[in-house]
Amino acid sequence: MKQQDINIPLCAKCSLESGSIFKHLTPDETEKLNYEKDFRQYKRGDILYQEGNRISGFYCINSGIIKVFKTGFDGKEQIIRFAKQGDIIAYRSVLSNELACTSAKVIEDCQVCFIPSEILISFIKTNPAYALELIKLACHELGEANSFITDIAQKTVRERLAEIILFLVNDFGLDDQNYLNISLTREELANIVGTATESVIRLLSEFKSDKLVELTGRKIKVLNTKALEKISNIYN
Amino acid sequence: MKQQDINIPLCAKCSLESGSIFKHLTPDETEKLNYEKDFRQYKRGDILYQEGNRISGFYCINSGIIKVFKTGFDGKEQIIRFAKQGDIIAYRSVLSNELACTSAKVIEDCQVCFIPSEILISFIKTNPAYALELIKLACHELGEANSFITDIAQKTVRERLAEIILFLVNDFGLDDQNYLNISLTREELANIVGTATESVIRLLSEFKSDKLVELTGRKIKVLNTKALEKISNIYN
DNA sequence: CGGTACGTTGAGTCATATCAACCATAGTGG
DNA sequence: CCACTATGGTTGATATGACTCAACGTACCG
Repeated sequence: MKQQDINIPLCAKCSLESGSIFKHLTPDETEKLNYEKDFRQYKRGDILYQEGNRISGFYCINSGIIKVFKTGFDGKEQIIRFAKQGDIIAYRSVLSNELACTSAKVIEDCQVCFIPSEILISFIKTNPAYALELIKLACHELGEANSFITDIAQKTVRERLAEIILFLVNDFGLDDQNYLNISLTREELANIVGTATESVIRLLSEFKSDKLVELTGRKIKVLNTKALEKISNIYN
Repeated sequence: MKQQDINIPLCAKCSLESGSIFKHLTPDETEKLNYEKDFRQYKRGDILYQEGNRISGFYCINSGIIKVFKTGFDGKEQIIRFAKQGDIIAYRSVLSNELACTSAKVIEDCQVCFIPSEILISFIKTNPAYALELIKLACHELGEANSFITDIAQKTVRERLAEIILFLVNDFGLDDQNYLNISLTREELANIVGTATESVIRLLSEFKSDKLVELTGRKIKVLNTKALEKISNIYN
């Protein structure tokens, strides 16, 4: 058994807690997963994998937050998504059998399990329910990507910033004082919205003047969700 | 037999010709597909399906060109992709079991086969190789979407227009006189690039002055691919 | 013949990027 | 302990890419 360390999460437990994509695995498969996986810990700033590399497996996030981003031709990051507990990353490259089209960097210290590609592929071949689950995941993400494309192409920076704040509220939630449960640098915010750092700063302080948010360093306190919704034009 | 009309394409033949995603189906499955499919013809401007609707199957394109787009909150279209011979559309909604996140409209008269969702799902359950093929397709498209997001977020309209022209060359090819094998209105071009129609017109005529293209109505003759590549900053 | 859709051009405006200076903070090394 | 440096945040001034609005031309169609 590889499972001496009490800190290493059990796949069975893990996949029950978060309604994960592993929920359709058989007990045997879950056991195999648990045996083959490689538990790893990373600190803020660490890089899990980098764009352009061939990837030998994917990562299942147990705790912490990771940003997944592409690097534009002038070196500017475009954040594609965040991954947190229960999410998997790098599966796209593994499944399409392509080089990584993104890089992944730790935003909040995290614990992840690395799972070799072969396992994933073998489960797909033996467990149709699981295959379907993966397909659903990819197709769902594809739908989100399409929305994002439309937003970036058509909305103003102001609208997008408001929208992104709401997305973050939705994904990471607010604490008991309405502070966003994720803290990002202004530059990172800019790299989600697709704008310049200075623009984010200016717009955030506008939002602050308008009593939509409060700002304490990197912490964002959300005061008026309705108004943000209105600004962001979410009709979808 | 449903296969009286000589014009209706046989799935077996069709899937051999274009290296389609059906290539991993067994002869039995192909036969079933052929039996269950519904052959349809559409003319320019026809709508195959619309955003927000529940979809009962997907479409396999036999001939013609279809644009797949999202409608922004102010009614402006954002073209997500084009589908031509061998491509399938609407599979995303079917597989993720979500409402359609896009609409599909005919650009060039087309012949398509409509295939009920159940068939697709049943093949996934019985044919792992086919499931894997579908996953690959979705994941590949996801990678393209990620690139597109980064482009729209970071590149100028000029760069994107040049890039889109090259994409179209790549997808649809040039005829013997170097004319692009797809003709789009200026508005449609704008709706791919994510800009205003007038901007496309101005930039196109700039490209024309710079001897990169020639314009004859909607037909675009590509004169200098290298220069377009340089403008578009394709390092990926 | 008028109507509708598309294409083109010009002029003015505005949102956003860019450039530059400056401050705050924290970590580092002598 | 302090100077040093790096990183991130903020603000102002300025430039400009791109959008909008408006007018007009063109072509096709019933």
